[in-house]
Amino acid sequence: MAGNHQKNESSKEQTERPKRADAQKNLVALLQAAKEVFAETGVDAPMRDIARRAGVGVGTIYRNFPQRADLIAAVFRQEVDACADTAEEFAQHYAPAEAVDRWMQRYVDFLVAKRGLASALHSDDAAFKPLPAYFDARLEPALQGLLNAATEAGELRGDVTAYDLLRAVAGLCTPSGHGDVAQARRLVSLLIDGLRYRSE
Amino acid sequence: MAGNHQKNESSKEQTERPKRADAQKNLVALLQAAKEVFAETGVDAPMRDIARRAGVGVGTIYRNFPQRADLIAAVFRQEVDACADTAEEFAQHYAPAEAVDRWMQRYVDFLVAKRGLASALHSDDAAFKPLPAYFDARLEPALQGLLNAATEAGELRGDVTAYDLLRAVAGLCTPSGHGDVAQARRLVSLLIDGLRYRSE
DNA sequence: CATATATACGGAACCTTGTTCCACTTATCA
DNA sequence: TGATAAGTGGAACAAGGTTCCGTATATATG
Repeated sequence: MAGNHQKNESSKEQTERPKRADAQKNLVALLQAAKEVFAETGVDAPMRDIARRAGVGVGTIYRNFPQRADLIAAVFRQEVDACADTAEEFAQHYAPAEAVDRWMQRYVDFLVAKRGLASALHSDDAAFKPLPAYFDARLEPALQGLLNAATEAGELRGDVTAYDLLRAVAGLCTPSGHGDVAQARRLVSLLIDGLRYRSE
Repeated sequence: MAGNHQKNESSKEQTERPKRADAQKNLVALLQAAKEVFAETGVDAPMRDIARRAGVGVGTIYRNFPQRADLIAAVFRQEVDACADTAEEFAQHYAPAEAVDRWMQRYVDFLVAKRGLASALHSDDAAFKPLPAYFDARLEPALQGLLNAATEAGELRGDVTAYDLLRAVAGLCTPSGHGDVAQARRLVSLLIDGLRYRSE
């Protein structure tokens, strides 16, 4: 009778196996705390610090994320999601071209914040392998939607793909490395501006 | 025989007292042990393991290398030296073109072995900053000497520089990443073979 | 509501590793 | 052959990772 079904789902649905409400709340608090601590202290921050900030015990971390890399990967995914979701929000609140502009700046913020994780991501830990694919799968459609809207509204040229833009901006942000966000912002602004139709 | 470039620090030989013989011996044993342990366990291996293998106490490590990065850098330099010194040896034992061929294979071995250190090298630790320059300064002249000899002997084309070759082969080895040495070797062989004058 | 039980929790305890420190040893010199 | 300063080993301490289990509680059931 002790059928211990380890039906662990970490992707999107909790329909199969109702998770205890408090456990779910702790998981959310944990990811939020980890995100903050990683941003402040780096991904090597002590587990205890993360646990304390989330108001849980270290055991709770290890139950949800057996390896540190699992926690890092989860935080990364969460931030990718947050960035992608912003696209929809901007689409509803701004004119198409401005939505693109704002989203690209948001994307720059993401890239700069992610730089701390970059070296960790380049390790060969198995938990990190699917992350680049996830990155593309979430961000590319998000931006492509904004681009399509702006193109159909006649506000932007239509001859550049979301994929190319993502790569280009990532390239602009990564190598400068000096943490100079302002510099990156300026370059990206130039780039986006170049996409606009000139009203002349 | 490999030239011992670390015998005396040439820059401070008149100001500093000569180093105690046993200290020098310990330093050599330490570097050898670190090289072995890094190769077996990775650069994160416990200091105690390295100390035990070298037959010294951990204190001796910290006296010579205050930071772990210092020890890693020293091992790296030692391996660069070993690779560079091989050039002279091959030049004395083989025909010019074959010396080039053999050295390039030796260089492939070095690159593959170094892959474990690659992620560490890409950290922003100050101890690693001068390493790329050292890499070029040692390896480029070594290969250039072999190339010049082969060119003057009429065995190789003379229109490729040592620098270009080093970069090209490093590029061949790094991205494949699958640890497939045989694949890398085959590519490099093709490359070197292309440099030969066809006896036709 | 009361009770049963699987689930989840916290954090003390334990283990591994980094780093410091100093009493002791020894190479070198006069 | 001392005298002495350089060098040594490893115990001791610090800090973080990971495990384990008694306790607490959300949820299902009567």
